[in-house]
Amino acid sequence: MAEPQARQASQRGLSIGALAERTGLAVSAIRYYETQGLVSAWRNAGGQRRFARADIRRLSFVMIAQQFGVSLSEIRDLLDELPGGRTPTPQDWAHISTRFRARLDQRIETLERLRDNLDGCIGCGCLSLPKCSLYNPEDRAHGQGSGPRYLMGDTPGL
Amino acid sequence: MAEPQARQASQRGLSIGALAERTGLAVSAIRYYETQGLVSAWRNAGGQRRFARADIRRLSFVMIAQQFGVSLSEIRDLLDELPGGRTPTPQDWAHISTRFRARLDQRIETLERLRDNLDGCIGCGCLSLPKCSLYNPEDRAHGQGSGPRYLMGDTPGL
DNA sequence: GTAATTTCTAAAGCTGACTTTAGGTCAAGA
DNA sequence: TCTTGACCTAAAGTCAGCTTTAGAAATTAC
Repeated sequence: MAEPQARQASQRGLSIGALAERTGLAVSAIRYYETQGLVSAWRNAGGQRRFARADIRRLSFVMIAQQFGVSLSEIRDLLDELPGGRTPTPQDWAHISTRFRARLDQRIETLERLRDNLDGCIGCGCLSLPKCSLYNPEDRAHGQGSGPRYLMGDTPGL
Repeated sequence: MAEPQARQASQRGLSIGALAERTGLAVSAIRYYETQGLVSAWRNAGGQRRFARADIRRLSFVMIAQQFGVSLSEIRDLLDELPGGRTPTPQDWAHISTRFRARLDQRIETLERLRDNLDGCIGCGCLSLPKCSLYNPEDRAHGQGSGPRYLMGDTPGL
């Protein structure tokens, strides 16, 4: 595999390998994303997947959002706002990016608030983390059940 | 289970159930944390676990760090700085919290930088995410192999 | 035309962080 | 004392996000 020299890109669509090269994703990851509804492809005569050029950008968006800790299902929800049937315009991407930025601002704000509370705990000398404003397990102990624990980034509503 | 009224806490140590109540963690989670070396217990005559009161604070720290997306093994590394053999003092906790704050600052900084780059992409109108400074997959495509993908928070060195 | 790649599908495997299950044992209160 | 609830261990299950494997068909390169 020495320099595959521009595999049939334009009209016929991109093969999964070409898309993988362009995005830096693994082929297996792209197939997985297809099962998760993040991207879609048509098939050529031989049954192989062919992708639109616009999917490079689409998958790049997926990768960026992942860096921010957004789960694939949330990313799918974001992408669902893109128009179906036609290639997304710059305006379409601007719209989705703006919504995305809003979530991002929220997350940063949350982290800063937590950090400041942690500072308070160190500063005031109480260090009674379980009792202070940062974290009060007594409040949470009742009626919590044993549901799933959310890591930062999977927290619903964040 | 109507108000167990202060289960033998002081000298004899806390049962796993009592610790679970105080922290809001599930009993199974505490047992799991023990296998991961995040907390330890001695056994009573009947073979049941008994925990020190200080473990409430210890586990609270674990929960806080998790909210920041720190993995359990990283948390264990942090906790390993606490003195063995004696109950941690407020100073001990202050030390560890300060180290922790530094990581937190880094993460917030990283997120802000990414956000600002995203702003640039929206602002300049190019929206060519794959090409802009935010994310350049062409650079990443070569020699990447198919190693593990890091989610925000698991990134080594962050 | 033939050999070397790529791609295909389905299923199984992997990591992290736990929970659930199964089959007992221990302890506390009426 | 006896019963109910708490606790024990080991192993298997769960979810997200993928990768790996296996065996076969399509495509590309020479």
